Amino acid sequence: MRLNREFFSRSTLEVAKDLLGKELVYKGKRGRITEVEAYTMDEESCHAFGGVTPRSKVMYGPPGVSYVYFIYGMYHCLNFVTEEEGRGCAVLIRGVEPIEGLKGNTDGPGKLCRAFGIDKKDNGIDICSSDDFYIEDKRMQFEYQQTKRIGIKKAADLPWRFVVQ
DNA sequence: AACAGGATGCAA
DNA sequence: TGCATCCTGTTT
Repeated sequence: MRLNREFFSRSTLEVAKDLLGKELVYKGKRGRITEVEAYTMDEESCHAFGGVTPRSKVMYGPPGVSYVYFIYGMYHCLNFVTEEEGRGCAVLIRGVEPIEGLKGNTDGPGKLCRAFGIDKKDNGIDICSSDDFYIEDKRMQFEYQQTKRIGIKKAADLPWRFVVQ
């Protein structure tokens, strides 16, 4: 069963936590989500902080849509939009465990996008209605840890990172 | 093990 | 100008 819009329309923290253990499917490749971070428009490390821009506009759109951005000249990072339309929030996928069709390291937001072949063309895709880009609900049991987010300077103290042990 | 710096494009 | 990164080399 695939995750639907209702799943993504909840609070970003809840969605982030609940994405752990689910299966990310992209063009036949599969990985189990092991690490995520939450970002909301109320907090200054978020790309949507300070309003709508060409880059951040998909974050203000409907939940359950991909937000892919380019960073540091050579990497892409994958997010999924959360909460109700009009709120600029998303969950960053930071790590997956390979299940099928993935080559190379998938630990780290830049590396996992490289392994999946995800880039700017995948920005703004509705993963609740796509046939080759979606998340499958696997009700797995596991322990997870909640920690501070990685690699940011602003709002660095918020414990909005979730990692499977 | 910890740190420094380079590669590199683009949002703001 | 600085970044929601990663890799490689150099110093403890």
